[in-house]
Amino acid sequence: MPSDNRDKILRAAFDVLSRQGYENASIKDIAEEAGVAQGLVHYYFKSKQQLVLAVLLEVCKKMDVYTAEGTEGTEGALAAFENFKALLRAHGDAHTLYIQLIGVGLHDQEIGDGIRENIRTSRDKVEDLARQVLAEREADPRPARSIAGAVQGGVIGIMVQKMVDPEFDADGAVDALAAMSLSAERR
Amino acid sequence: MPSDNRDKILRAAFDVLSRQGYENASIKDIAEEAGVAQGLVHYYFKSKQQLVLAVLLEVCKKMDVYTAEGTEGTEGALAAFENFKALLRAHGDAHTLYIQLIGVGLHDQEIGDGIRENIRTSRDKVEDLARQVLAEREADPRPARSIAGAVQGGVIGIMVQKMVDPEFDADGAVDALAAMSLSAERR
Amino acid sequence: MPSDNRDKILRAAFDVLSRQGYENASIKDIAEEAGVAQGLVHYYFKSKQQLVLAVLLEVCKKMDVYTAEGTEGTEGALAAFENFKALLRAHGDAHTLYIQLIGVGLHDQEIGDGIRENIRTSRDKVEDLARQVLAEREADPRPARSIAGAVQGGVIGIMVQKMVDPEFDADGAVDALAAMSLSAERR
Amino acid sequence: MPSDNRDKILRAAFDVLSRQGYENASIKDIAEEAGVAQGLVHYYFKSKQQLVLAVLLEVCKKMDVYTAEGTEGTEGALAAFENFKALLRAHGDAHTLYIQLIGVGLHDQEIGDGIRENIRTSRDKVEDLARQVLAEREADPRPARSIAGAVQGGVIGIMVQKMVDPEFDADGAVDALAAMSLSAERR
DNA sequence: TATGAATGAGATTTCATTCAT
DNA sequence: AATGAATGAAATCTCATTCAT
Repeated sequence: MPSDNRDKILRAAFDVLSRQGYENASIKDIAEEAGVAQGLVHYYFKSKQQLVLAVLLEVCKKMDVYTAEGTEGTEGALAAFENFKALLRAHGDAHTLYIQLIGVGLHDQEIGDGIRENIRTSRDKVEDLARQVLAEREADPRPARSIAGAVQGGVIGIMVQKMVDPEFDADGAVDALAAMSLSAERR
Repeated sequence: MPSDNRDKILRAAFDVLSRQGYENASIKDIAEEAGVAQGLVHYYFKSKQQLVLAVLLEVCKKMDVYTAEGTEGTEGALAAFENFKALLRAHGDAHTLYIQLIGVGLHDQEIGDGIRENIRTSRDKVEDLARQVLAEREADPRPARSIAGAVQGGVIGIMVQKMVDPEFDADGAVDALAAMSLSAERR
Repeated sequence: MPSDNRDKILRAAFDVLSRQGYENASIKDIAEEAGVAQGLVHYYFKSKQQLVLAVLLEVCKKMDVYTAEGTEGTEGALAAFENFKALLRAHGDAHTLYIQLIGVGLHDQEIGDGIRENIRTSRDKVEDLARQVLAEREADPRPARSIAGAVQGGVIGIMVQKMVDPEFDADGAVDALAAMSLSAERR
Repeated sequence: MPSDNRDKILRAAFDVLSRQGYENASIKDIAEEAGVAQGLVHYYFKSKQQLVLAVLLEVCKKMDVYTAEGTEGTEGALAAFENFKALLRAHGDAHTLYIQLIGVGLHDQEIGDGIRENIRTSRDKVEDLARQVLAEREADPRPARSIAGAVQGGVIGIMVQKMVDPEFDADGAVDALAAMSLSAERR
């Protein structure tokens, strides 16, 4: 294995960052969690920023919802909403970190770039689905883009509410979002 | 005049926090921006946390959308969506800070409490509107709560997308959210 | 009453100093305990040092053991030892502070002067008693000074042990000191 | 060589603490005295308290009097008293610091623990000697504990007087303490 | 690759003291 | 006499980063 320790550091960084939060997570903490010397972290990652960036990529991978392959249109959309509900139950730590990094990215160019690209990519996938649904219904395809903005917003916002407030009924909100987004397109 | 400087500090804290971001904003920066001695900041605010908390309260005030008095039901909902679009154009700095503080609040009890309460209060107002709309249409009022979760999610998520990505068409997304939320209730 | 507040401050200073310790006691704490404005402390006492000095004088007054008037010689000595036992039971707070100030006085000229004078005065009184006891017994009066040094040492050291270690049997130690000091002089 | 600098810091801390006093000795001063960066002090010692604690242990080692091996009973006691006189002449700086730390320990749990343990250990050794002396003389061994309290008190108190007052005749006081403690046991 | 000692800058916080009122 | 706002220096501690080995 060429970089056993690199992975250990990456995993440890994810754990420490999501557990302690971005501004309370030090390189020292991460190195300790990984069981390696502090210096090694900077050997694999030029700076803390680069490390966080690498973690962000991992997090984004864990959060892809729209890859229910083999499904399309309304069916695909419903599958995606189901995926999202499952995700919310499973990857609380990843979401916690993701939301933090959104905040950090607002003042950190590189992290901001990463977040922006991830959100755009997701939104594009939503737009595709919307377009398929509209096509199914032979409706005007032009609102697809705006609808994608609203639905992607709902997804992000539901995630936020769930992380901020453990009592929030995320499943109900996702179902409502599904219902309203699929009914809206029926014109 | 009582607490002239207290206000100056509060305003400076808002400016510096939204401009530089939570973890790059030092008490020193804030004191300089306010034009007072560093010690004075701690004279008025026991800790950085307390100062940020006070700023958060101000930010939350600036962000209330649902007080279009005199309007109710569908009309009220539409007014609220219009308010939100106006808000997005006007208070970018407040939103930037708000989103950051959501992230911070995930690992800071007190800030987390503030954010949570704000989100809950907003969502309750959305729920009221939803209930009014459903009543207008003589529809089942039970989904109001879930709808509120989805719509409030949309609001937050659209704000996030707008802050993360200046090119994002927030107005379009809000309109789509309005359309789908108001159509969804027509059963 | 010409200086009601001055006394309040003095008492508050004693309370805060003995409760929190010299280096954790701030002027602010003292002013709050006294219920006056911070500035007033410096109106009555030029500096923190001067305030502590004034407190030290009060403490020293509370700690005088050798004024069992009307008694002399062996009888007076025994009375003084009894007084000391009573003192140890009653004025724990004063002793706590006194011991701290001994330490502080090692690097603070003025407080050091105060402590030194207090210890010398006490030792002189012990020496007088020792001289009386030796005279009673028609013994050589020359060791009186050295005996005073040893007995005064015992007194201080027993106080220290008692304050440091609540389980220390101070009464037993005082009795032993009394016995050995009074037997030593019988030659 | 391992922890070369750790020792330098420890020595520097002792020097600065005993020279300037606990509350005037800053980490910065200590680092400068040691010729290392300020951060290194916290690298080796988690906090100022921990550093002082480590210094205290060193000081306590320097102050052990009762290890005149090979001697016992009256002879051992006399040897210990002689040791103490020598110590008073040699290690003024250690005693200065020790007395300060007694004061500090009254409001600092950990330092207090260190001081308390040291005093108890010393007193136990005195008690052993006292018991030996009483056994030699076939006297009642029960007062040994109280005698130890008084003698240990004398030792501490003489040290205090010596540090507070350079003119104090410590040798005379020790001799008197020796005389009275050894005569007291003859019943 | 890997270690961990070392650095130096900077952050928060505390505090005695001063001063205008 | 009394207030409490204001100052500025200093203290402790944290941390990303570097570097010799």
